[in-house]
Amino acid sequence: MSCYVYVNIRWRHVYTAPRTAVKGPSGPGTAGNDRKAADVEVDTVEEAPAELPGPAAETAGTARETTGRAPAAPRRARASASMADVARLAGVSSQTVSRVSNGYAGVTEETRRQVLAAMKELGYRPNSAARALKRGEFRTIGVITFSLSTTGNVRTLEAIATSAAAEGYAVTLLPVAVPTQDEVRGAFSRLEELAVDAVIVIMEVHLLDAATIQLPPHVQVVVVDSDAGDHYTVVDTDQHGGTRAAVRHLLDLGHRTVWHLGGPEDSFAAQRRTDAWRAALVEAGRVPPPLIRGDWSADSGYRAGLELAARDDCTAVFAANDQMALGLLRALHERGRRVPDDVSVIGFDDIPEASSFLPPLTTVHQDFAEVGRLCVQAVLRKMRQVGPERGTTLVPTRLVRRDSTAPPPRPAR
Amino acid sequence: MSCYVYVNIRWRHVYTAPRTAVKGPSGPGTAGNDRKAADVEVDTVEEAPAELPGPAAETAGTARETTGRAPAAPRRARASASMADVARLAGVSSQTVSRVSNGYAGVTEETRRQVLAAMKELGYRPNSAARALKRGEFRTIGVITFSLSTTGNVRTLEAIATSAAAEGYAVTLLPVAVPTQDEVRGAFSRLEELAVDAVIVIMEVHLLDAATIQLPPHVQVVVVDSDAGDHYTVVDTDQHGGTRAAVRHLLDLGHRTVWHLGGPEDSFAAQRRTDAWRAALVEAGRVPPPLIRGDWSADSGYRAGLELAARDDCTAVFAANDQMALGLLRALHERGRRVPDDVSVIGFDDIPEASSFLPPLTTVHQDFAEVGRLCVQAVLRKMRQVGPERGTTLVPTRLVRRDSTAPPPRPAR
DNA sequence: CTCACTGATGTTTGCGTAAACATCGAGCAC
DNA sequence: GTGCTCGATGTTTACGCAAACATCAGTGAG
Repeated sequence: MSCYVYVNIRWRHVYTAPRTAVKGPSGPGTAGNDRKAADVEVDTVEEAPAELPGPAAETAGTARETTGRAPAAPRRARASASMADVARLAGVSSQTVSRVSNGYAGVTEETRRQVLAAMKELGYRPNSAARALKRGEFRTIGVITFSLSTTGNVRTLEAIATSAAAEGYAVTLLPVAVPTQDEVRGAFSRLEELAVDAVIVIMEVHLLDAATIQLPPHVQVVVVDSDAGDHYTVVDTDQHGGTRAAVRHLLDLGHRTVWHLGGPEDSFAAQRRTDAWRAALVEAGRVPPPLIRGDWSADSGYRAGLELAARDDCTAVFAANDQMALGLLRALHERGRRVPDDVSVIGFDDIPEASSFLPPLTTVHQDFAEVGRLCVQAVLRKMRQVGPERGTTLVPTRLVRRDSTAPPPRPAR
Repeated sequence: MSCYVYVNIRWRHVYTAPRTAVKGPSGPGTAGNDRKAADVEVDTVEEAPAELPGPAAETAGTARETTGRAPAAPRRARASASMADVARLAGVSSQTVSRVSNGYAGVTEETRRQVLAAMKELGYRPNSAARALKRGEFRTIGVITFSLSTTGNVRTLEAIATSAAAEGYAVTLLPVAVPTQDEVRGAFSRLEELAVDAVIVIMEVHLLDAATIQLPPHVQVVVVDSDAGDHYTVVDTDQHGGTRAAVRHLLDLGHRTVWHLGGPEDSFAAQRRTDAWRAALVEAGRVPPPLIRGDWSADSGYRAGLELAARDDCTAVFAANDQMALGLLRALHERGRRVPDDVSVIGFDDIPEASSFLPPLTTVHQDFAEVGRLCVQAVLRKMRQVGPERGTTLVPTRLVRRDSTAPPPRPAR
């Protein structure tokens, strides 16, 4: 085995008391310590490098070091104080500063006060990059989301940010402009070199499948709004239960059947609401009318509404979200179909404006705050390896009755 | 001057060809090189540490090091590969890996390919903490926002995230739950130890004043939605121009005056819309009616609407945002006041749903995407010190005419 | 009185990267 | 051929922090 001893001599400015002349290695046979160090102290007369290379240029960088012209004292141009600076000012070692900074025990109250005073004076702030490098974690959660255009995503994001903050984590946002495989892949690859410990994905998961493989190891993923519980940890609202409650509510009012204004085809949430709507009708022995699709927007709801207004047999509509319900209400109103007298309308989401629609909208309330909270909890649990690898957590929904639903115009046929 | 030479001997595993026996310092008088290094190469016979401490435990950590039982080869339990690992596999120095990783010139195509192959095989991802530590920047922008409940904030945030991503920056979100001094201060102090290079604040700035002092140095701030251009760099929409356009529009239709449903008192944006409303009326020689205040919510608009509906002399209302306009529409409708036949209503923001209100709402369009984009540009310019320290940038607004405004019921008196 | 122990504090080291500097050969002008 | 430049690559170091380890003065048991 060929090794060599590597002797490294360097200058070092002395600002503490002189040390012992020579320190030998702690013991040649010590296991677990591969390195031996020999410190040789030497007194030198400095060569006095002129000291006049233009005083202005010399002082330009930062406050002049009080230690003077020591050749090894690096005058760095940094602006913020480091632990070493604090330590110097407080007259302690940087390790003690670290201890104070991290609230470790074993520091005298007296020392602590001095260190804190020094920190304050220098405006010291721990460098999070160094901290992250040392600790191997960033205390940051990445959130990938396809646009912030839907209430649900925004509310969830907000709750995630709040919950994460409560746990001492920051949230980094990765917007995906267009929901294509490439875009998602792009977000993930940006993520790879991003400072995050875990990821929460608020998106339809079928865009995920091919993209996920590139995720860095040890970064945990939690997915919202998906049925991929087999492969990921998923948190979602109880779409099925909420839909069922909405349909049952309309049927209980006496409607013969319930039409459905569904969300876009590529949305899992929309898919599940549609499936649940159909199942609830079948379960009640009713015939599901043809599905009408929108794209979540109020405009698409309006267009669908124009269609539905033309049909006499349509007395109840379940819209997959409140925005579409809004458009629906406008179309029905324009066509002279009164809500709820002629047609009952029910939405999904319970956006804040829903209570101010004309008429105030009966809808299914989703607790996005809870979803966000659970996401953070799940992802932290996964990081700490105390949670299950996969599986779906459902957040209950709640039917909010307002004024857009009523019994059908004629007694149920 | 008292210095000492510091001799540091350590073991080092050799994986390259042996080097020259002794390298002297490059020259004692060299200016600008404070350090002298003496490398002494020594051949040693290894003590052969048994090699059988349980093979299973030995291999458990990670893939077995190909270099074998060298005592100085640290078998770390880390999971992700570092540059050194890539370098080892590719048979180059880590610096070359760095060059490839950062796309620097001066690397042979051949070498580059090898390095890239090694990166791929090991799944290498640059460690952003180390990178940030070395480079002194995080390539991250922090965004402090008071809740994501308003469309404007959300849209702006989204645009910020997108623009930042385009510039290679990530966005870290700092929600402030309650708009109190303490909360804001808290957000800032969390921010202090957060990995951000700059901050964009989307908030009323009078909550900022007392809090800002604690910001870490060299972190630039850009503020949205404020009139504090004297102290900060501010990006905002042209509240004044938009309001003026709205008021003029109503006056031009023949309304004698325009009522105003203002936003909350503590909002700068609300304040400016109110001021501009009043100014526009005065400029036109009209008497501003009493101000009615809401809190941005549709409910508050509804309550205000009930009041206004009772007044015969109210034929035109300028609501400070679309949500309040929505509530207003409902109140007017409930009280039998037709919009726009009896009362004209105009909003502010142009939220996506505004076109689906009953009737579709005439409103002032704000280009939040542009605001976000400009925020990022401004903050990056400030970081690069090529932008002005302070001042306000205004984004134009645009009146969107829909169906909620019309001439007053009687010819103007 | 000695020694093991304890608690406060200091010293060394390495995390992964990239800047600065060093080296080394090839090509080129003289 | 000599010296020089230039391009490719290697070596050393520092970034700021905190874990691991070292030191050192008291304290109390023996």
